[in-house]
Amino acid sequence: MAAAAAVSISTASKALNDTGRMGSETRERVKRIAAEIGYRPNALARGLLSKRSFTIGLLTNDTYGRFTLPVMAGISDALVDHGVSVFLCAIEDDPALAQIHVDAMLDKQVDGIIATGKRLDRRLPVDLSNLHVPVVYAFTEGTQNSVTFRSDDEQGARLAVEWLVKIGRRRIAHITGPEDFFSVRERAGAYHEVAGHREPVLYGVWSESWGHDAVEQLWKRSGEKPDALFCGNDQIARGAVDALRERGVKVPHDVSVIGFDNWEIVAAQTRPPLTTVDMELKELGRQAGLTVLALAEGRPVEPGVRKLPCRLIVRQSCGGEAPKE
Amino acid sequence: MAAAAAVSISTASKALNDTGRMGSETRERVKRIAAEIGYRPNALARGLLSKRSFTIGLLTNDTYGRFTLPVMAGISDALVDHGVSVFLCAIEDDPALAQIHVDAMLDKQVDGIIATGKRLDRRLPVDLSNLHVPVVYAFTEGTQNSVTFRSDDEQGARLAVEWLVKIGRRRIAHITGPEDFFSVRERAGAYHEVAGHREPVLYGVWSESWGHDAVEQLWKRSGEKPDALFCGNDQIARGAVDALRERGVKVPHDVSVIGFDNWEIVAAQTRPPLTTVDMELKELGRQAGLTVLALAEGRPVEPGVRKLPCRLIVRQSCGGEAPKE
DNA sequence: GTGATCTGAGAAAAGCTTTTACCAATCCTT
DNA sequence: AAGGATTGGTAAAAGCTTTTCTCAGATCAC
Repeated sequence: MAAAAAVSISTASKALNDTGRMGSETRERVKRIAAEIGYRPNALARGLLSKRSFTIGLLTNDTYGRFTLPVMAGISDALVDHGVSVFLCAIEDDPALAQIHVDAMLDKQVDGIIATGKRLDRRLPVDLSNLHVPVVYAFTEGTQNSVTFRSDDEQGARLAVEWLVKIGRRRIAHITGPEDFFSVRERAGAYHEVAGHREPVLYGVWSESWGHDAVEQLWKRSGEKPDALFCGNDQIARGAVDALRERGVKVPHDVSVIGFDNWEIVAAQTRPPLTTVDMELKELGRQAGLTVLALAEGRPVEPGVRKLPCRLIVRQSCGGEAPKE
Repeated sequence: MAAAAAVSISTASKALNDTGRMGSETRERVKRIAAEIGYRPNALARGLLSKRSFTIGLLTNDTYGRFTLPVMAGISDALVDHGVSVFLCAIEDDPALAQIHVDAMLDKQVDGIIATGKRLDRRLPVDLSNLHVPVVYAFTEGTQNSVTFRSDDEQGARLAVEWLVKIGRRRIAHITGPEDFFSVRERAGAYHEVAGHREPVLYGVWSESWGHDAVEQLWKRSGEKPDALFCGNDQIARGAVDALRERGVKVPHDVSVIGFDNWEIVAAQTRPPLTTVDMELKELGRQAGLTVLALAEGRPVEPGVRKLPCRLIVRQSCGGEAPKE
């Protein structure tokens, strides 16, 4: 303890926290000695008294980390300056495991919990609605009167389709995931709104092979072929690009392809690299982190769903403009 | 506090911890009431006394989470039963950020730290060698006298090449990453040992396009073509498979291709799905977690580097046998 | 010079749990 | 039936900070 090295005990605390009254030379001396011996206060003892642990929990059921990692990065980025550390708890859609993790976090007096997932329209398999710590939902369905952050998929889809229209495409098809996904319906809705109903929406699964198959279907039909594909995610887009290449259709010359997610490992490695919609998950995480912190500090936060805008990442799969990155 | 609801205060503690002596009916009653009111002891107070926070830190510089996530899953899996929670700290090769995270974790009295990275032969940009908490290294270079867990890349490579030999391939080429990676040299060494020196090793980068280019190079040469490709990772393998398809070379009929990493998103989505080497990172994380726990509890652990065996995941890109999964 | 005001610093309490020490009241032994 | 052992339970200390209270000495006013 710094007190031993220097002079007293409660004086040390006051000196280091710039609180209480004391001679400035005493304060300086204590600070100097504390720095010399590398004294750092025990956060457990501090937390015991202040009721603040400077710790939050991130609960996720996204095994692959596709969505969780960017969100986590944003949270950490926003909170590290405030001295907050983050418990990461991966629950595999297992209610019992989830409960264990939640209990462990509560025991450790987390200041708040952020729940995140891989789907906007599904809940985590654990009830967080009556905890005595604040809970913020990010990229997963929240409860009544909670704060929820999500991407604005409708706006993102509109961004994509408007871009295709802007670069002169007219026969835009939409190949996407399972229709029971809320975000699929939202994106499809925006697609219809902007592109009209000249081309069908092909619902399937979130895989490359579906993208591949969907292109086969489209090109086997008689009549004019699409001159653009708006795909529900980057994997589908990649499968579609591959199928087009195999058919000798040039991307982006003959057909523009646009994806969704900006999953670098898929989007950037596709040939040509995919123009795609980024859901700005890191920013989403940042805002979720700041919000849970605000709630933990008792600052008022209006409940409700906050939609964060998506951003179009222009690469080479659409043509029409030089890539920005 | 449960004491208020029941009878005393220290009695409650002893009742709940099955310690001390007391009437069995008193013990039961306290337990029952504690359960009824949902009492859970404050881990901060407990930790303050016991010097155990039941908390560890995971430090990583792997932004994509390709390696960190499986390791994290293994750690969490192994430690959740012991009531241990994990702080995840993503440091972006930024020494200052790393130090902030380490300090924050030490302040919070973590019982230990696991350092992990994306490369076996690189250190994290922060010195963890003289901390007063145990440190275990997993999939990153450790310090003298530390405990380090890593994959046995040599064994993994041998597994792959031996498999190719077993299914009758003889002209096996090796397309891999940058030669300055230790694991690249190890894998190439094992490749030479098993396959001899009949085909060249092509060093490049860790991307699909390099796999694609390497196949171009190989097939443009005069003379016999390889009948098998052992690739340094799944992305290279995927690029290679794509290039072969474009050339009309049948995989696996004409050429067997084998990858490394078992990165599901790449390996399983390739057509045909890739046979590949899995580094068992989850098991690696599990062992690292148990080891740091042992050290935290003062149990002796022999320092040194532990190589964990890799496992061959058989899919369709090699032929020769029905896939196991 | 004396009472009032300040100032600097230490003492003590609180926060929650576990552990050790302790004290009554039983129980046993002979 | 009395002394010792056992039992059931409480009181208190410790772990580390922060905060509030207190107090001795110095300063100031008149």
